Amino acid sequence: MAALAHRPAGASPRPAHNELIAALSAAEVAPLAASLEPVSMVLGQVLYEPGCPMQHAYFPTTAVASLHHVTETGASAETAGVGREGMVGIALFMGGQSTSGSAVVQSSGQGYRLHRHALMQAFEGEGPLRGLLLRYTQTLITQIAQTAACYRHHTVEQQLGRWLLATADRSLAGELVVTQEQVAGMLGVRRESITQAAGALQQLGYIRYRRGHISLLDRTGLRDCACECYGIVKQEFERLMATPHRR
Amino acid sequence: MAALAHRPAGASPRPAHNELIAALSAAEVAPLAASLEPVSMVLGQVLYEPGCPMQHAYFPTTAVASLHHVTETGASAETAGVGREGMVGIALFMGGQSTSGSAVVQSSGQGYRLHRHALMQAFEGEGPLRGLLLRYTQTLITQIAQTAACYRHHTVEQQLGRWLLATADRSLAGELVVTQEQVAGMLGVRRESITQAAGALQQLGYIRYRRGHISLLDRTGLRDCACECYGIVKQEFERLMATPHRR
DNA sequence: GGCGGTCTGTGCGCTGGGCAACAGACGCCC
DNA sequence: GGGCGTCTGTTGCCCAGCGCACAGACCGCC
Repeated sequence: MAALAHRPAGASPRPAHNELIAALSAAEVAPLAASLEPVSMVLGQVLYEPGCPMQHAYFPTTAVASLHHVTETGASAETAGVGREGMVGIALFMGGQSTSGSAVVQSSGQGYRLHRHALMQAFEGEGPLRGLLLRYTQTLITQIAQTAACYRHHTVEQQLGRWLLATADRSLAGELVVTQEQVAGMLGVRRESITQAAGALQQLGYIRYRRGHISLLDRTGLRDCACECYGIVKQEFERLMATPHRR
Repeated sequence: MAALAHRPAGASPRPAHNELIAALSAAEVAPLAASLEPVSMVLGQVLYEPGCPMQHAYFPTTAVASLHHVTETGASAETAGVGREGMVGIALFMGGQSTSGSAVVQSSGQGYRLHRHALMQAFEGEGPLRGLLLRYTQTLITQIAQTAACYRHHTVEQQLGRWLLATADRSLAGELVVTQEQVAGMLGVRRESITQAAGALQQLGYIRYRRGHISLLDRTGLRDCACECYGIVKQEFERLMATPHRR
């Protein structure tokens, strides 16, 4: 993880900084390049809403987004996170055009967006793009399903550990910029529960935080506190997206 | 729902009794027909295990299967159910060959299985099969994500209502054959919690049960007790799999 | 018809996390 | 450098659901 923090955070990202796009050969990217619009993605921005046909897919580079489901009573829960390793908008090529959940930017940053027509054209064509996107979709399914089991059986402290590790992996910076309130919204728990869990992790020396900034100090310790869900999702991601498939 | 119960439960099922297969035209089914093996699926049978490459996809007709995730401590939770409206084994065409969860038969019955080679050949070919399977996969994602939110925010009683309604939809019989212990395993809660919730629903006159048999007496009442998750998943299923797409 | 295994009902204490209200602390901005 | 808004810490109370233990009931089988 240290390696990631070494990248110049200020440099303007290129499409290659999204790993899905980076996994394509130059020949494959060429027809898409003209359609890939760089966009700023700002905290709280809604990328799509339940039931609304989406027009673009998003490929974050430095931003991080979050797939959410909201209940009738207004309670919400993250079902998956998306950073530069993935994309937002799989419903476009899965055929639904919309979903019953929503996608929100969780951490401001940059990314690219691609109009659904361009995406579909690429998806329908020959070449490795379709397989790549479908394998990515499977990683997302794994993440969502594991999150379901996690919500059922694990404590808030374990879930916080998992979420911090997963989110830090998606973030280039060594420090996460989120308030405890925001984290609580992601995990679907009260802010106070996060205060308590984060306090415990800080006591142990695994993290340090101050007013909206969380640093991971000891990832190994954190993995011990976190549930196995983090490792399972990560390992499955690596299996599915590993180099042999790439271009 | 009543209409479903009118079908002769004893009649031997044909592939058409699986709705995914039924949605294909005769011309499309023809090349598959030879590869579709009728199989008995018995309670508790494991269709695939975590990490093990699967050889067949299953298309239940009268059986019902359940996708599960098990935690390190042995606790488990259903993430989705599959009956004659769907299939087990999407990882085959999604490219992973295996998943981090498992699939278990929840209710004995009949179904068809299809070797992965035949499935892949059909999936890679032209025609509406690919779109159909991808849309089905999106319904599955919806179901899993909604289940995650449900596990986070809804009471056992609400979840039991949802599960009963969803499972009854998948079952031809008017009565579910499951013990409270099994239901508890599905929802990832204690058996006693199910006893209590089921008792409440019976008090209200919405269900009736005796030693491993549960009848739904009042679906409307049940929907009021259940959380919105049932309706959301069902509606999204109908949107994605509705006739306009079909052959 | 009796036996035994499985399934269901119930009671008790415990705890994690929900809801509410408020106090203190940090940091940014004027 | 003072002020205010946001973020974090803390306390008290309540309840859903867990773990455990055991009693009763149903059903199939011999």
